[in-house]
Amino acid sequence: MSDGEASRRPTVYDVAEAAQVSIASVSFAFRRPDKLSDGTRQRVLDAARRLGYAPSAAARGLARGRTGTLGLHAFDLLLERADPLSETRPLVGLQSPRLDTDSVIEWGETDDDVLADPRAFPLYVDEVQRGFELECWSLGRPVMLSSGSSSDVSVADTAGRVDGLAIFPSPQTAPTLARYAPTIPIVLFSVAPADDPHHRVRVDNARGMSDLVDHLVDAHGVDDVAFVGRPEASDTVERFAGLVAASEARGIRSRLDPVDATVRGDDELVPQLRAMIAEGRMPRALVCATDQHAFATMDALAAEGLRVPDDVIVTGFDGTLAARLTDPPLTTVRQPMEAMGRAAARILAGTAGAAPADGRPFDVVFAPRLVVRATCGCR
Amino acid sequence: MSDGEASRRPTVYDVAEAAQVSIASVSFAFRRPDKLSDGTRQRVLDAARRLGYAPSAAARGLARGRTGTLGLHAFDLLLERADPLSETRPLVGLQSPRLDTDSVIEWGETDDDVLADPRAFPLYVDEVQRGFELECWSLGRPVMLSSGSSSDVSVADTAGRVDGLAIFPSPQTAPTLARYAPTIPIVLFSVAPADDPHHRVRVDNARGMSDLVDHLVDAHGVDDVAFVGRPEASDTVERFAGLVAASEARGIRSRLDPVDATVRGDDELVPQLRAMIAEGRMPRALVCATDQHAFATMDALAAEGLRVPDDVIVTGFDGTLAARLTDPPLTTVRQPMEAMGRAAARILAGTAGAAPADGRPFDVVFAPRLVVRATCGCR
DNA sequence: TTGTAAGCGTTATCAG
DNA sequence: CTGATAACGCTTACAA
Repeated sequence: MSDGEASRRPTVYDVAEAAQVSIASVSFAFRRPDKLSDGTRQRVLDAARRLGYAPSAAARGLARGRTGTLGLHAFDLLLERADPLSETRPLVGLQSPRLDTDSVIEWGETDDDVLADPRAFPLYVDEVQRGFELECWSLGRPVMLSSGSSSDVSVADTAGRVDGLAIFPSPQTAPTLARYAPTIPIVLFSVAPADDPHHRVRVDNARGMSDLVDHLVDAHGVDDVAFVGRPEASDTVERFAGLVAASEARGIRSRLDPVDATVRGDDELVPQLRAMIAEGRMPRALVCATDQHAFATMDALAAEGLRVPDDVIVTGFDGTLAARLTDPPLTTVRQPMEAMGRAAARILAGTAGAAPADGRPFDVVFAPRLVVRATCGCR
Repeated sequence: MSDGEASRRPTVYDVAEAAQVSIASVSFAFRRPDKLSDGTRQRVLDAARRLGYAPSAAARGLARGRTGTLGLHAFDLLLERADPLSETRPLVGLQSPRLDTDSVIEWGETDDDVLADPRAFPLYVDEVQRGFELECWSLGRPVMLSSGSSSDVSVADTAGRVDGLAIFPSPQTAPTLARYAPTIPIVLFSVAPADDPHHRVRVDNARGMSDLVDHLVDAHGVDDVAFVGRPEASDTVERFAGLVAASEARGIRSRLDPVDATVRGDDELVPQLRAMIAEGRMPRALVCATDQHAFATMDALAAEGLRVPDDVIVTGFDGTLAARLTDPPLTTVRQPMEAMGRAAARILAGTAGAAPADGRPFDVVFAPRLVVRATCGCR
């Protein structure tokens, strides 16, 4: 416990010396207890405990060639969340109260009031991440979380730390990833199939849109819809296409030009909606690409004095927790996020069963589910 | 890309050979770009890119003596959450839909309906964890997440993988931890101060209880309270003591025997409450140890036909998201969870400023905040 | 500016 | 059953 002495992490050598055995025996005591006599094993274990020995994962990883951990990497997305206010309201160091003091840190120094916004957490990715974590833990594997911008350095870093990597991709992700394909197994969330070696876990967006349109038409007599969101990520593209296809199938009108509401910079949303109102182009229903888009849309509509659902119907996609908390509560299409996260973990851990035909990657598709609340006009 | 060939992860040696340089140059190309001529560096980087080279974190960790990652470990708690239904309703393999098929996985196979319960996620720990993650990412450090039972093997394992470890302790954690103290810095969440070398991040429970009691007395004329929860974790102990002290200070009656509702097995709660009703011992307010306890209490009260807040006032502690979703919404005391997670990360990363006097560990205490909703009788 | 070589702490293969 | 000893892939003096 004295200062200069104990600071170095004890190694097999230290334990071996303390227990009067070879380093091999120390290793065996932990990894192959059966190959050691009871006495020796006990001696080693005691010494280890006494010294506070924790095997170095780095060394083990090196020797074994595998780290034992599974990784989850998120591009952009999470980083943006890390600073949800950067554009809206710059934080003047609020998020970093001084810690090197003896006094209690007052509430006002913590930002909690702004940061605890349910629209910011938990998001779609958070619920998927949770499923991933839970599955990993039940498999006894630690999880490595990382996040980074589109620059690939952080993925490479993470790729070097794990035995398999699940990824929430950004639209530009593909090229970066191709590189690590042969190296470790990779699971992509919510990316349309393509001719690459990555596994996929995704949701049937077309079906979700179809179910949604059916409800709008059958229950509310909707005959005119518009899509809110920019079709750039493959998820969003599929949803837009799905809406158009479903509208066509039901013989209702749908706009071919989506209302382009980027979630982050939704400042353009109000002008766009205002123009639609002025020009009499406002449809009966605004079908949003994600719940986040729906929140922004509802805010914008409120700013224009339009009531939901009386004047305009609004729907979301994802089924996040925050969708239950809007006023009125949001009708949306929910993805089975925890199950998706678990699926990714099982694929990477090799507990997902036999891979599909002839070594092709997994492409696991989940059915989404329509969650009817109040913004469509129900109740 | 051919199968047998590319499966091994490329190493410095492979890159060195491909780029016609020494392994040292490969390393320098990434770590000390300035020490290399532009030409060589470019050649190395190209080769690395071509081969899909990702430096092995294990090897780097070994060579450098630090892994660069920060860890977060949860005892019990999270494992229990991993299987929230194990006692209530055994899952017959539902949580593991077959993945090795070509067909879409239907909703009914995913468990989502039960697993998406906001009372199960996000919990207190999840919000703290998120703060930890966000801070780590903004510091450019990956996060290692692990979970385990009280058996110490998993902590030891995690301790060997990280440069610093934050821990949600279980009541029996202390002895296990003492061992790793000299090895890596450790932050304990929500643990009362003691004479050990660990850092602490916690909330001022006494103040939270005091604020709560003040409100109950001043706004609702409450003169009689009881505590629901088992005072075993130091957090709960402090809250119970805080309630008793605050009641005394305000001159109101408080029971010295807490209603013992374990969150997991809350089956005893109904009988206990029933007995209190029968014997006329039901107080005006039930002050619960955590939000989770409050949920269980509200359920139990409803089962007995008692109305909240008219017949009994109920309050929680933590301020989780789920507390906004009860009917009526729960009055509770919120902890600044994200800020707490961030604080832990900064302490471990060494960006928390100078440690307190003479090398003693950090003991960061946050002020909680009373969140008044409807279960206390407001509105 | 580039190359050589010595660790880093395990695991695993052989001998004894 | 136990002990030497050679990898494992990288970083980093130190040489060239």
